[in-house]
Amino acid sequence: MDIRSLKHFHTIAECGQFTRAAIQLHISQPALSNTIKSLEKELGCTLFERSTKSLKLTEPGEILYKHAGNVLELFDKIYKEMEDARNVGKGKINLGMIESYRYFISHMIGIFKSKNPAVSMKVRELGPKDIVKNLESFDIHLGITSIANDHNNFKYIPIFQENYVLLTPPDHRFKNLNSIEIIDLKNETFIHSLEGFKIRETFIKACERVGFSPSVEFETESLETACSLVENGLGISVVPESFLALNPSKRRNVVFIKDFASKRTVYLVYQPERYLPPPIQDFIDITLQFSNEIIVRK
Amino acid sequence: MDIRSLKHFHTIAECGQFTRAAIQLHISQPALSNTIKSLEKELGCTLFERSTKSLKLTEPGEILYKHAGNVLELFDKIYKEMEDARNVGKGKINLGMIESYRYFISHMIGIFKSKNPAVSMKVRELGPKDIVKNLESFDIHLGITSIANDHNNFKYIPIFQENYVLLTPPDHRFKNLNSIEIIDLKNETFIHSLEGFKIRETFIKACERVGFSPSVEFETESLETACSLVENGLGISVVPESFLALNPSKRRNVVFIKDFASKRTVYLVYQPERYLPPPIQDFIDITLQFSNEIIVRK
DNA sequence: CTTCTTTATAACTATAAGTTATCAATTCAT
DNA sequence: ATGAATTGATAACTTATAGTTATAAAGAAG
Repeated sequence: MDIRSLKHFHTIAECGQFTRAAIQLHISQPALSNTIKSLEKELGCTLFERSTKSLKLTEPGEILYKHAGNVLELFDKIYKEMEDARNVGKGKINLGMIESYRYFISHMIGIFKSKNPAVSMKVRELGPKDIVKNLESFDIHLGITSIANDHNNFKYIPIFQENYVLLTPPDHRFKNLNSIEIIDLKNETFIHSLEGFKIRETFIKACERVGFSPSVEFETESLETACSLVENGLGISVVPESFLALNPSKRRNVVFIKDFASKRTVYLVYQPERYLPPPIQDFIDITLQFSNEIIVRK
Repeated sequence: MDIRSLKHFHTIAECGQFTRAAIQLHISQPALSNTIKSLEKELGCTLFERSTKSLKLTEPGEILYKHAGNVLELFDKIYKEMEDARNVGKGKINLGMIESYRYFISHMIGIFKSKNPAVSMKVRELGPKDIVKNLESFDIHLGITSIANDHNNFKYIPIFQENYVLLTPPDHRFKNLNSIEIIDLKNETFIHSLEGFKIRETFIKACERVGFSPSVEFETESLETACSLVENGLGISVVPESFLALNPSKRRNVVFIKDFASKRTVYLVYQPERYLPPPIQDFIDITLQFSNEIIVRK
């Protein structure tokens, strides 16, 4: 039993067919027959119940399939770590962040690059769930997110905290106000972004506490879209304060909500079990050191 | 990179030498040189800093070594699970138990065997720590222990609870008493078994609470040895009640300790992630069903 | 009953994993 | 210092195996 056999076996199980699996693996079909035959001989049990018109896993096959998946994933991770190990000093940092920190991160990269010119960075914009998924599969080294999850054993480093503010169109009835209370928002139409599902929950609860359910008319993928919907008078939205500083525009009003104290914490997150080459530790340090300063700049 | 390479690499790292590793792997030394050479070529980095008189892992080598160990362990587990899968209905159950349940378990096996005559059982006597270790490495399917640990994700099923009693030599000053209090044990000499380290701790604390530290003169491996030391007048000991029923002897007295309420819980323990063939589930059921009855028989 | 699809078998080839023999470099003892 | 001993690398060769193509066998579908 080696990885090659497991890969073959796994592919057949996924394809439900020898022929198709052979094509996918870029080998001939008899080669696959052989692999499985010898695997079955080695393990002393049949793995597939096969006929010319149907193929399904036996009980032992089912067990091996589960393990094979784990092994293949593990090997994937090993290759990724070894790539990092090979490229010490000149490698690539993969970073995933929630979209609203696009501007924040470009500053970080500037500072980082001047210190580590040989290291390149690949920054991807991902939703909070994808950040978790990509960290788990070793596809990104670092994430920037506002949702800390205890269920995995990631390490979350809080970078900064910020308030939420209310964003309204230029001609909105709040235009001359600096601050309002939650109850004033009754009968308003809301726009929320999927990304900000954390604020969404807490905000709805806060509304319910003062006696109404906010009507959410629009759901957008990104904060930017939410913002542009607001600017076009389609509703109002609650957004993190830093987002405004990083996306200047005059076509909107910003109002503080006095009795909504909820804050958003932004974290740098990574997998501590994974080998992280020195530049990444560097990046973590820089992030910690400059994060506040940058946000304050608004 | 296949398991063969990883196995070779791992063995060299453990031996600190190509030559010795080659002997251990039953292959020639040049074969090993080749494996490592091609592995290094594949990964694009050197794994060992080698000279004729010293060998040590490089940084990437160190990372790969850690992973290789995990992979090899994982493969070991897969082989063990596949063996179980192959032998459904006629396989072997490996069980580890703390020694004091020897008699208890022999009854369980009798009942189990009459229902599953084709399944053989291998029962090993292990300390509580070894039970954990062997469960982790898939070397035993089931354990019987009195120490439940939250740190791993094993499943512990409480089988029964029992009191601890005081065991004294036949001619001891307590011989005409049915029960005593902890304070009466001041100035006595104690014998403890290593296995029962749970009772040991709680008992010493109970003594300290009433104002003295018990003097422990003997430490034994097994409860049986502790018992025979007691019978020979070398001290007194605190043992689980069931142990007496299962080891009849007239050369000792049994005394209850009125103000020592600590009970011992005995658990059946297993790894829920592991594939457990039907006979093992059967064994679990039987254990649950008959455990109390058997202990009551004393 | 023929045709199509799918897996298994047979015969062969190329690759790579192992072998032995030998070399080169370094340590160690005298 | 120098020869013996130890250790890893290299070369040439062998063997095992993972792949190939061609084809057979079995079952489903028209």
